[in-house]
Amino acid sequence: MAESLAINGIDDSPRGRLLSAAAHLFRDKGFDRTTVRDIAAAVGIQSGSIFHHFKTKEDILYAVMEEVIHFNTARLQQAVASEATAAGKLRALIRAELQSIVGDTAEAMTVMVTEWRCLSEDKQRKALALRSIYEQLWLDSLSELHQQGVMKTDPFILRRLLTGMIGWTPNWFDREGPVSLDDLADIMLARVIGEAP
Amino acid sequence: MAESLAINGIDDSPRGRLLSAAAHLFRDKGFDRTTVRDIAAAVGIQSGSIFHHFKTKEDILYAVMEEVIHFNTARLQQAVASEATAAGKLRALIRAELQSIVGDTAEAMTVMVTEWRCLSEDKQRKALALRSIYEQLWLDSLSELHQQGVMKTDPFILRRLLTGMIGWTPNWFDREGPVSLDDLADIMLARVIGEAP
DNA sequence: CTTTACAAACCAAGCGCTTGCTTGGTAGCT
DNA sequence: AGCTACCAAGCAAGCGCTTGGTTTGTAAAG
Repeated sequence: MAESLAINGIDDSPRGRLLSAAAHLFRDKGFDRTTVRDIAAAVGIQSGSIFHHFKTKEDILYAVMEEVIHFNTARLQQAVASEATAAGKLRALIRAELQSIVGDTAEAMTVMVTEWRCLSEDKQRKALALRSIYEQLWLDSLSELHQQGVMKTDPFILRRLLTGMIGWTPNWFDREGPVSLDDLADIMLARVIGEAP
Repeated sequence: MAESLAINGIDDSPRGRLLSAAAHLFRDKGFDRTTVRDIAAAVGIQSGSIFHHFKTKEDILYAVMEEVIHFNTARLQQAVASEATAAGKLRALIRAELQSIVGDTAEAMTVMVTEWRCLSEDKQRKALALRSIYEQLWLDSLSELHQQGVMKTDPFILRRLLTGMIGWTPNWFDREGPVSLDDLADIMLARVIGEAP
């Protein structure tokens, strides 16, 4: 039944449907508690048939992460490119990452954060390399603001604080609630550039 | 084998040694990937002997969390009681929680954050009830600051942001690095009361 | 000082079940 | 003919946990 697709860039091929179902289940129950039989049942095939599309169960997890990294790196690059000022860029970054993590790619993003250690060290390194572009976009923006004297705190530390704030959001934020995603982005932005505490 | 005790309040009884070893392993490999045979081997007994001390493997996880909640609730109460002003109390709270999560009870605290969903719903409710006192201390402090007009943002939201910031710290903070824990606490405090961004 | 009693702590062995994954074969589309 | 997508069946390994019995520490009774 797979509700709406967990990752935007994914089509409705057998592989795509498997990835969506897997992302959904991984977020709900965690990687270890999700069996290949669960995933197979979610798309209506036999458990053994999964291994026609993926070599191992871990490969499915990696594929989910790979897709979401690519998709969201593109989104982040677009966000940065669409703004002129450093503060504008940072706000766009925060909005984009919030959108990723509580919006359209929420399931896959959450999986990447919470199931990271279920990857073998080898695949962790590969995924980390993919993420480096993503992180550089943040550091560039924050460094620019730092050089402009907007804030004194080390950009590296600020990125970590933002990662924590944003990454925790799925655990409490209610999209139907009184605070919009853009409101929340502004609240977080103020934690960095210090307007209206 | 069991290096320094993961939880301060724990003695060196068989039960205490099991809890320390379990906390260590749960943080390293996660609850699901840690077998009862792993835990048993870490304290030098047979796997079956564990069930003389705990009814189920899940009970071990719950016991770890229960201990760390009790210990740190006491620490938080002490932190609040030792300060007079609202801002001082908040700083003491941040310091105390940072200390919990990267300091003496780091392993058990990390386990509580990352392995929460491995608890049955029943035990989740029980643990949540234990945590309510803990959370109320935060909300009291933040609400007082809010009423004093120190910041405009909703105290509830601010607590969530702080939870995220603090909870993510173990993933990057280096105790041997140039920034001390108290430095970091001040940086985080400034995100709330808005001094020197 | 020895004996008896008893509970806490532990061992050796293994049961029943679930797991990721394999195998050999089939249906359907191009 | 050949490829993709799948099924039916099951294997080997690992899992949490049980069982029945043995050791160890302690302390009162003789």
